[in-house]
Amino acid sequence: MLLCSFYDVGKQKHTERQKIYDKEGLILLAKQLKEVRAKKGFTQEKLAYESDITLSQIARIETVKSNPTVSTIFKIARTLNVSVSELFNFKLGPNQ
Amino acid sequence: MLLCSFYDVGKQKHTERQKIYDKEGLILLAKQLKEVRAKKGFTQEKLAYESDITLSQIARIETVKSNPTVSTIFKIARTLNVSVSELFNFKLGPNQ
DNA sequence: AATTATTATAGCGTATATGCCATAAATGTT
DNA sequence: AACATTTATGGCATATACGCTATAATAATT
Repeated sequence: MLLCSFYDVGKQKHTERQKIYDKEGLILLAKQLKEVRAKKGFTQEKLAYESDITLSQIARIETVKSNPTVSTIFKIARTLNVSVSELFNFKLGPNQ
Repeated sequence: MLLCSFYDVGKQKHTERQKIYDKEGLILLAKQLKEVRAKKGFTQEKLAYESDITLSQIARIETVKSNPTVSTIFKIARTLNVSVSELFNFKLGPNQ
């Protein structure tokens, strides 16, 4: 697969990076999306089609294989007819 | 500049894409971030430094030149000590 | 007005998000 | 158990996010 490297390799500038992705947040987002989608009675495919996103991408998000852009989340929120906040309705830990 | 093409060129599969970005949502996010950041007394640089994001990227987000990933938003929310929902505390129109 | 601090712009390189297509795995249904 | 539906995985191509560096443009201070 493509997304195998969740950890940073190179040295960065102003501070030491731990992770490229924010695994914690992405897991919570995946969980929340799965839940809201189910509650609204959407299959991944229906959500993908109506949001103009691919099924692969929806699956990647729900299986934490991708770090989606906010515009992807916006599309999903519109289709599910929920606020964007609703999809981010969880609490992050102070640091990852 | 890099981000000149806000409109899709190619033909897609299951439906016709209008925009690659969701300009409306990105404008609202930019506004909200600017506001929360100011209220919390952060300069772009301080926010960038403490979030381990570059100043360029913060500026791009606030000037709607970039469609950030959710993990970037997570980092920002942690630094500003606000919920992610707080940064998305606005209402999107039904469609773009 | 001159200096300083802050924000914005620019270009380049690398990593990755996402589309597309196919297939496999899992789950539900009869 | 066969079949259908749904979800997950895989690879490849293209667009773009983001880091890095430098500089320009604005805004704030003195």
